[in-house]
Amino acid sequence: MLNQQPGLDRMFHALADPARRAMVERLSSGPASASDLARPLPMSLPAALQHLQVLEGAGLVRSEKVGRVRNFSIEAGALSLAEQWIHARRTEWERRLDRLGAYLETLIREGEHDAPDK
Amino acid sequence: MLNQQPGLDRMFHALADPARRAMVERLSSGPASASDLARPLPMSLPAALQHLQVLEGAGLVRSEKVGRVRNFSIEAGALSLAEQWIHARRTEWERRLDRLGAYLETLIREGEHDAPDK
DNA sequence: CTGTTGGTTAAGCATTTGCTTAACTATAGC
DNA sequence: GCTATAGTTAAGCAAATGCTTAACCAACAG
Repeated sequence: MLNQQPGLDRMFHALADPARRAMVERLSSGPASASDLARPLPMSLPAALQHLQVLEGAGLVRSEKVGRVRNFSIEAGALSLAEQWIHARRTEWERRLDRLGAYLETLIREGEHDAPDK
Repeated sequence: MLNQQPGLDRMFHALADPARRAMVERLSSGPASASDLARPLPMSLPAALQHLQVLEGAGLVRSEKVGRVRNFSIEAGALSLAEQWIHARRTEWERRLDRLGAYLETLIREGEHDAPDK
């Protein structure tokens, strides 16, 4: 089995790093150049560029070079895959807990009028 | 800056591996023992245990030992952190795109009755 | 008590990450 | 054309990952 989804792999891996998340947060409020994104981070520019490559490889971010500066922007809707996966898990286990709750309730009801005393 | 959140780090990192996601998927539909979880995976039991440790370290999963078997179950609501982060990003950039759209629209409207011809 | 099952611990190893520095290319401004 | 700026490429390195096998411990079953 093992739901093979390289998309989710790369997506979650990309989001697992605080520097990369910071970049995504920054880009959520508008496009920015490579050095704009690198400046606030405590690392060299090549390092920041590597992070951006990871984000782009995960499809979270798009980049376009204009003149000598490379501008990055959010790939709108890219996170929906991750969002869907998480949401699926949540609903799945919530429904399970609901069923469990209902079951326990029937046990209690039955106990109310047909209980063997402890 | 760099929104330091080890919780998100570990959470996303835990979800970045297909074997670990498979385990979470399996646990979403009910508790299971260590070997139950390891069996479908193409790896040794110690390897699977290491994955489970990662999941537990990320707070996604809880385990309790009864007799000689260790039972794992989903930590309900653990994913909400990740869900919140993703949702925040989505709404942020959607609002931005809305504003951008509105701005472009005003440009068009202005153009309609006050256009310098091309 | 003895064997089998379920799990744990430890050591070792190949690969991947996340950074660095240094050298280089390409554009923009004067 | 010179020079400063923005980015790219490459080499190198320490640490973290993801596995393996082997040895071990604990509990239940006969």
